Order: sequence, then structure tokens, then C-alpha cells
Amino acid sequence: MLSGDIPPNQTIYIKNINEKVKKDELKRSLYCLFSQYGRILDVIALKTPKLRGQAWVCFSEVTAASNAVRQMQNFPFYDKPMRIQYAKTKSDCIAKEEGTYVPREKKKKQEEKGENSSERKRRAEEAQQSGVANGTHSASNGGPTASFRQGPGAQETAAPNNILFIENLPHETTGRMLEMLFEQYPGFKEVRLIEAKPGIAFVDFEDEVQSSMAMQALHGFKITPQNPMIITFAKK
DNA sequence: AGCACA
Repeated sequence: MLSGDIPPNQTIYIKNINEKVKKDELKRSLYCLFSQYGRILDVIALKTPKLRGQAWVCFSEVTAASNAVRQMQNFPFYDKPMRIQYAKTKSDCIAKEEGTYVPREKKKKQEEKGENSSERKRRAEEAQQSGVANGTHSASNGGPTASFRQGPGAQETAAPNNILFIENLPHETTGRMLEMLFEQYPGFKEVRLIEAKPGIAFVDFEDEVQSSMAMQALHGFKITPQNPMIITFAKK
């Protein structure tokens, strides 16, 4: 097995993360970056001496984790190549979804089975609330959603050009986050956030062919479940 | 390098 002899897991373990980035920003960026592979149940990052520079991203499907491990391997994230493996153990959020979550008691190894059933029932009830920014939509599997529609009656659309206009961004979106999404595509030049208008941005590419590629790939990408990116060509 | 669930 290429990924260090660890069997596939719904959760990926990421190391070699730039330790300078704040925990909260880190979680958001990871969520942003990895939700192209599937639904994310939780993102875990701790800054304790033992755990800084590492993170866990829990997917609802193992296949999503597998694609993420392969395709994002060595991805330059905050200037450091990510090292990605499957997690060694099952995440709590996954166990909760399955109704098999048992709160760890001490420093013991986690037990596989043998808990009393009232505990189990109580846990299963809590299983519906998961972490971070998740949603109950089904789309967003195997890549950014590409729901392209240019309805009639919509406002006039600008001719293809090298500048993309991004709307419907969560107000917390940072330039860094957008950079990480768009710089994957050839010809990327820069992201411009508009101070006065949160929720929108411009992204410059070398030419309109390259901007089109990025648009097709990222239109509808959900930064949060409520925020599919709307991408059009900027009006010149 | 380091595998947790504040």
C-alpha cells in the first residue's frame, strides 16, 4: 500500500502543515480545499505541542478520502507540501454517525465492542449533529458541482475574458482561501477581494481560455453548504 | 516527526 501501510479510512490525516496558520483559519481552509472531494463531516486541528502541524478531515465516504489522499498529495498549502495519509483510527464523528460511538474513558485503548446498550442508544441520538460547516445536501461528490445555467432573462453576460467575477462568497472568505482554490489552474495571476463589498472577488488569469477552465471547474464550488460560488466573466 | 476528537 502506497500510503504507508495504513488501510483506507473515511478520515485523512494531514501532516507537514505550516504551523504559523491559526487554528480556525486552518480548519476553514481545509474545509474549503477538501470539500471538492465529497461531504466533510468534521475537521479536527489542535495546536498542542504534540499535535500542531497536523489535521484530520473526516469524509462521509471512503472514496472521497481516497481521492483526496491521491490527488492532494504534496499540494502546496501555505507554502508547504501537504503529506496525506489515511487516519489510523476511526474518527468520533464517524462512529457517531454509525451509532457506535463510545466516549473514551481514560487513557485506555479504544474498545471495539462490549458497551451496554443504553449508552449506545444515548450516543446514537447525538449522532445527528456533526461538526464544522456541514449540510444535508447530497451533491458535491467527486468534484466541484458544475451546474452551469445561463437562463434567459438573466442579466447580460460579459464576453469571455481573462477576469472572473466571483459572487456568493461567505463574508469570512479570505484572499488566501481563494488563492488556494484558483491557483491550481494554469494561468492564475491573482485574487482581488473588494474591501467595500464582502462576498465578491475578482480573479485574474493570463487569458480567457485559462479563466474559462477555472470557471468550469469551480463554478458552484461550495465553500460552505450555503455558499456555492457563482462565477461569471467580469464586465470590462 | 508527531494519529485526535476541548
